[in-house]
Amino acid sequence: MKSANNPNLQDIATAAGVSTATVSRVLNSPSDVRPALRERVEEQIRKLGYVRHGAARALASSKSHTVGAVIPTLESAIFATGVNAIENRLVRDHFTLLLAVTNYDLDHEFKQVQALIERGVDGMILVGQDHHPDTIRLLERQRCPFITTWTYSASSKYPCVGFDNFNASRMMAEHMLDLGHTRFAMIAGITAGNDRARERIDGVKNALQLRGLDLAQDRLIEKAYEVREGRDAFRTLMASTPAVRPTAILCGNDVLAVGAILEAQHLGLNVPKDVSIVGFDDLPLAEHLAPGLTTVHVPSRRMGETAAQYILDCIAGTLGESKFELPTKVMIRGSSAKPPAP
Amino acid sequence: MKSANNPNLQDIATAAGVSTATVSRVLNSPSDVRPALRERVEEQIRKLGYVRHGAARALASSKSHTVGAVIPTLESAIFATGVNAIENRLVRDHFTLLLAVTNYDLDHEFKQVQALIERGVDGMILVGQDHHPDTIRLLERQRCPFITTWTYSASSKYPCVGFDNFNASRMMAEHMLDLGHTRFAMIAGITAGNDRARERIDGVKNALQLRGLDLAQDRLIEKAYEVREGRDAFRTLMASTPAVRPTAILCGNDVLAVGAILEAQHLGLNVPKDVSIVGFDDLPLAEHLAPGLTTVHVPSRRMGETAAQYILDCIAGTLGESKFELPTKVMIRGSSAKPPAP
DNA sequence: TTGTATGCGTTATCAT
DNA sequence: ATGATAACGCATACAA
Repeated sequence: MKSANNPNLQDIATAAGVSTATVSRVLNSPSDVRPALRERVEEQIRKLGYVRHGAARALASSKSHTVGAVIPTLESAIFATGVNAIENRLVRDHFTLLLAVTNYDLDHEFKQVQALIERGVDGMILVGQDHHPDTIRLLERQRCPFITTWTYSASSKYPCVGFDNFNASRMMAEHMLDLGHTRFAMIAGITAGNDRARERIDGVKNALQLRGLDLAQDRLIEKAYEVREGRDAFRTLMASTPAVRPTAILCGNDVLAVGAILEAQHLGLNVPKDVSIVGFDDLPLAEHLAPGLTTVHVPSRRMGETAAQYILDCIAGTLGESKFELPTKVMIRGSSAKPPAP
Repeated sequence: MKSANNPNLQDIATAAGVSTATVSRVLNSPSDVRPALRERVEEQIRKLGYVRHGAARALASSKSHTVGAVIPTLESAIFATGVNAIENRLVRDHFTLLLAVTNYDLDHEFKQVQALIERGVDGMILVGQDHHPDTIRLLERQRCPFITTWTYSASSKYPCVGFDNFNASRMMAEHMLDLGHTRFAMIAGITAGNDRARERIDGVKNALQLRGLDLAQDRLIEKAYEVREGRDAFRTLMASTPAVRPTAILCGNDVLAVGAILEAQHLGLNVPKDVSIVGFDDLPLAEHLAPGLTTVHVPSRRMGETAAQYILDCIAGTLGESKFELPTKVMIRGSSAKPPAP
């Protein structure tokens, strides 16, 4: 049973004629051991094909060299990009990523966070500020460093890296108001358990209110993150007579916006002549569409990098800032223009 | 130092007036312990906020309840979807996913696999059949169950779930040949460290050869997985006079194909009247484009599910098949048609 | 610089 | 059904 298994520290120690402590040192602080010995040990490590036993290391040192990320879904390109960035940053420091998905369910998020904590992650990255109270309680009780992403507010109680969804969305709406639009509609993402989607809606409503306009109930449609859904919503919104239907369609994300643009094409409507359509996220595709999609650029990659960096800093004990506001920008492209003359 | 920390089995045992063994049992095989006792223990578990210590569990049981996935990148929607499916399947069995990214570098892949093994994963999911020999050697030496995805071949030496890229690509090319095309070009994905991209090229070449055609050197362009790259390649291919330029553009993936279609639009070319464009992957976007993108449907989700299921079966010791060929299908849509009359 | 010895929190074996 | 206890493989405080 033992001989069949993989070598452990003891085996290496014996083979090299040293103590386990020495082997441990050449593995973890090589400079502490005399070159001659070190080489002898390293040779045995190679020869016997030794691989570290993470569980034992974690148990003895209470460090797993592992970070958890809990995101709504990977089906969303922005989260996929963010996670990719997190992984790339972590691997540079020889940390490994544990990934869990919530499907926008805050109860499930709690379970996932608990599962990752049980796996011993040294830190955790979450999305948004909307969480089950137990989630935060658990994290704090376990003294597990964590940071929230994709949202930023100066008054946040937790470390966070992101941007102000409300404000960015408001600016997008203002851009459309400045172009002269007065009849607005919004195709928003699903708001349940999603503070980003909610804030984007609120931003639009706020901008309209300040100009004495509002978003009628039937001009706000919540749709799942799919091109098909964007198309359906757009068709619904365009069903009324040209004299009263919206001239500006604000979408909660680019996938819905792409759906809207494509449906416009299918309906024979000209964008932006007949109707302006804008999105949010700035997917790689956005700039290449014809017309180009006016949207809000979201720094997914930098958010991932920054979040990972912050957690690594926490773990290393080199703590600095704990709130990072990243810049967003309204990318003005061909899909938005002045409303058609009445 | 101890009091500040979280409770462990011993603490629960003491509080409930039982032994650690009993607590362990109510956690792992509740039916083995009398209901009265069980409840007393469970109450303390709740009250003290006990959370299991994964490292200690893994050390004692040599099971981490963890599976690793090593993929080229998450920036590719198909891999993101696949990983999402893997996670969804794993979580149902209370397994956690360790995710590592290779950036299409087989040396880096080896390091990532080693890192995951050191973290004690109970199984591993890889992409493609192209691997550093050490990668496979390590996996086998550690008796770590693994499966390769995204490719299938009956003669594969390893467990695999996927489809025959060569064949699917060949069928796509044959469809275009059947439509009457004779002047072909291909915008392929980068082939370095990517057997899928290579097989897709070979499939096209093979189909052409069988009809006495070939793919001239300057009609095969390798491009990175980006819309921009697809656009550039398409422009290059269309640079010759209409009389000799290709009438059928075969793309190694949908992202490149979307780039090609959009560039055609920008150039004022009609797809498919002036030129046919086809892709590979069947991204959600493909069917919604105007014209719809003719492409090969790839079952990313089912691949992820199947791979995860296979690994879970290995771990549970309930072994069945180890090779899974999944169906692909040529999705014929508006972007492909007969070549223009000469 | 190197070795010795202890403990990390579980699981699992063996008694009872 | 329950308890006592020996591993599990390593890091680390301490001794030399």
